[in-house]
Amino acid sequence: MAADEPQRKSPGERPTIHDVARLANVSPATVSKVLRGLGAVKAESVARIHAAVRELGFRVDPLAANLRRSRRSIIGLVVPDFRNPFFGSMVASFERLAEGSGYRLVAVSSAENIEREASQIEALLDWRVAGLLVVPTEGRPAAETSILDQKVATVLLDRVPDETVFDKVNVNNAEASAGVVRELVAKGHRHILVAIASLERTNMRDRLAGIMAAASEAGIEETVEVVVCGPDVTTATEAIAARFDKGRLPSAAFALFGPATMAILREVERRGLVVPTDLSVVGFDDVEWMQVTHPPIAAVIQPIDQIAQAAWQQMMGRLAEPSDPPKSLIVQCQLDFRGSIATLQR
Amino acid sequence: MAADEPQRKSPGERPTIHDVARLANVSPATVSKVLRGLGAVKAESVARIHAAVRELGFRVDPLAANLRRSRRSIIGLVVPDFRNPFFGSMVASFERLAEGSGYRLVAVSSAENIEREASQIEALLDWRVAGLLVVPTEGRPAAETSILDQKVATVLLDRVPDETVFDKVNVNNAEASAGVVRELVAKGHRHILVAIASLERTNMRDRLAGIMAAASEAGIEETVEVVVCGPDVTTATEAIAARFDKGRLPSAAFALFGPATMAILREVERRGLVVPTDLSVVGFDDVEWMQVTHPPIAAVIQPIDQIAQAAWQQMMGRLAEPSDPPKSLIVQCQLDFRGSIATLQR
DNA sequence: CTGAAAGCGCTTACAG
DNA sequence: CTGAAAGCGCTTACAG
Repeated sequence: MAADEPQRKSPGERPTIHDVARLANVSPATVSKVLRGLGAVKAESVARIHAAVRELGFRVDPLAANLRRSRRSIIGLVVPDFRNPFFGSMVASFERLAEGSGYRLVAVSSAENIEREASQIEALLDWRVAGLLVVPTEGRPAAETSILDQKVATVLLDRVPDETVFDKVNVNNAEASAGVVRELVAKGHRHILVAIASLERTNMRDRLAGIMAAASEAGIEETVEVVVCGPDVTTATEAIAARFDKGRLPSAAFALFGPATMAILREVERRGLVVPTDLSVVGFDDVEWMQVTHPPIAAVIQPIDQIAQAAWQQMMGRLAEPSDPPKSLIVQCQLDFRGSIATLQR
Repeated sequence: MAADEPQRKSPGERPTIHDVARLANVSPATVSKVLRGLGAVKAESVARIHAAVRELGFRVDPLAANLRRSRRSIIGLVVPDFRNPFFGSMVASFERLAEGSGYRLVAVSSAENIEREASQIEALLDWRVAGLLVVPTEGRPAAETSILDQKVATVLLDRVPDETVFDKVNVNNAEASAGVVRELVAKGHRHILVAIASLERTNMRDRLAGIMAAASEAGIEETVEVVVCGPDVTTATEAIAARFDKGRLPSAAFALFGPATMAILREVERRGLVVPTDLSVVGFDDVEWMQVTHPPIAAVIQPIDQIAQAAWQQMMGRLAEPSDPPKSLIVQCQLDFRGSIATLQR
């Protein structure tokens, strides 16, 4: 055989576009054109190229391809914690949305840590991501200046700061929370424990505002008691235990974030109390296990798929029209009042 | 100012190594050398380069850097489902391990679908990942030939096929499951419902083998009843409901994977039964919520952090010594017999 | 319809 | 100690 006879690469090496070109007897430029389906190319050449691609098992290297283009086809996603199934579901939703969109999702977590959030975002920017989907741990997204400098399309979700230049997706936090309080009041509850993560999180503030509004309607704003729980189950359990130790509990507890729901139930269990006889419980953020407990835990259901879809749509819009004014989308929650709410005797 | 005066890039464009070189009055090659901390470079140059890097806010583009190197610094991770907190925790563990290792983790999910697993792995290979961490949905990992052809370092975990040329990390499935059965027997249970995902999964088979071994010791192998549940909560709920409908339940149920634990509890709740009075429940895979239910659910605890650490260690070893024989690591589970197991009267 | 050349942002021999 | 040149795998004008 001639030394320049085209042949399969030795295993361990992938064929490049040059290998395909050589085998099909055209230039790499032509192969590239055919692969991206643009430009007019003679039918025979197209056929030869496809044959060569098949024979060599060629697949383009998307990272190398992106290098020459100005922008890369990666969308970065930053969530606070993979272990929380709420965010796990969010990642899954976005992954599905990315599929077939031409973009690839790269998901990272901030571990509820603002410095880590910053370094994760910077790392994603180093990759020249086309866009960034961010659930900020607290307040405005870390590395905001870098994002702005590099004009990277960005959509904020879940914990969205009041004032931001970015696109955002929220749920109707205040309204949904108010709905929970109205239900509790209707069932005779007048003393409500509210477990929040931190007042720095805007979604917590919004939820609390809704609670206070409904409480004030019912004239019980004096007996709404707020416990600040910190970011995770550990901190929340401490805070909740400390409150339980102080004696005389309210008749109902409303956990404004997933880990607090766990913390409350854990303390209830540890002290031999019973839901809802001793304490009614409602959680903001519905996850699967809340339906398999006895009784099932009443919840504000955030439709994660819809939230992700809204954010993805914002992202695609932003990528297409970088200079449009920032948009804000609000997704409606559902309330599911399961067996964990007692009806009190008057 | 002279036209060739170095100056900050306009926002929206990141400085390149050439910008740094120009500002520091050296060549890009020298900048590269300094950045990677190798080769002898005059102290003055080093200082000027560092100053330029700082002034321009330069950060290397890791993807471009990798292009010239033979291998890229990305480790791909494939899990079956992000929504399952067991895998969510696994992703979190690996992310932490990757940090500061020089490798970047890219996590994707197969959605319990073998074709999707294959396409996800192929996509990761397109990225020229340095290594692959895979929880195969079933049997051998999809795209095995491609992985082998491209000689990509690969570690299998959790659902590891019996025969594989890859490194693997397992837990002591049989032993741990046997331990559960012994405990149930000791507490007077002689009729046990075992909920498995699928006999195609080797970890299920191993767990079942351990169960049958312990059952046979106790002479109750006739009254171990196996229900095949499929991959997720939906399929599992159907299967479990069908079994419950058939009447007369065993005194205990052992769920061999997370979604089955949920399915069992959901059916128990739906039918107004009580754990452990009507049914004792044990789950393989411990996740956070299982400690906050009433009663808490007894579980085989897979130490996810240790599993991830073992797999990461295998990966680093494999990357360093590509031709070493495949290694197998086994991690020990803990058993936590919580309140969901009743002691039966004789 | 096609290909040679330059370029994306780096790194890697190599020559000096 | 330093830089010019070539190269990683692709794409993008541009000329023919």
